[in-house]
Amino acid sequence: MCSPALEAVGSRMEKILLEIYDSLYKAFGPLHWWPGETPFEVSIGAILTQNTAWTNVEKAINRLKEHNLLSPECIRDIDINLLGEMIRSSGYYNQKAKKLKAFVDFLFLQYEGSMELMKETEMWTLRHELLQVNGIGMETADSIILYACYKPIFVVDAYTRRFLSRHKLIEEDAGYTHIQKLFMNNLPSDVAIYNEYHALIVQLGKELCSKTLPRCNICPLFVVITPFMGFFLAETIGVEETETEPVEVE
DNA sequence: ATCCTGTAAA
DNA sequence: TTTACGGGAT
Repeated sequence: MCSPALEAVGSRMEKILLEIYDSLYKAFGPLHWWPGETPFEVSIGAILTQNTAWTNVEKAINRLKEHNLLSPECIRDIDINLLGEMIRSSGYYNQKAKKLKAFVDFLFLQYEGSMELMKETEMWTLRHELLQVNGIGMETADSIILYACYKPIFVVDAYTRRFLSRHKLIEEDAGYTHIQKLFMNNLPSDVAIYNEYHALIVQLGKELCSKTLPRCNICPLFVVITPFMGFFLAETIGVEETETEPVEVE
């Protein structure tokens, strides 16, 4: 941001993003995501939860725990088909067994199987490395960096794109990196805030800003983004957008 | 654009 | 009986 105009846009966006955060926090927070779990367990969870409900991931993780398999060494050494059986409940179990193997192989190759050692790597360098691992895309890499390594990177997901798009803060087809920059360029670089913000967005997406039948009537963001309310109402409630007539809500 | 796949809510 | 899920690879 160098011109005064862009700077003004940036500061306004900062205000909006903080306002959204406050509203979501008052409604849902604090969510304390991944509390009391080891960085390794968080990483495994980040892979297993790909396009899968978290409740199904918990079962898989508990199963690994019960069998004392939740360590880099055990995941590395276990038969891949048996591993698949252990994590069956998380879906895509054959692919995910392969992905878990790929992750621990990387962990041993680069960091002697130590998450602590991995954590010492600079954030963007680590991200670049993780993206080379088969089965780890941008969202999973960022989840590991934020929730397992406690580094200030913002996690973007389908919920994030959906609610921002509905509020006309991004284009519907905005890319991952664009959305990530929107947050990271307009918010303080703070692990605790990025942690809670993403968790709050997920909660919003699941409970209210759902794919079909979003419950806008009870949404904490209903009154937040005033300049965009016209678009917001038009798209989510199905009212025709007009130039002159203000939209009426009961 | 399709495939990978179990689970639970709608 | 569908729908959606804390995606990624091909």
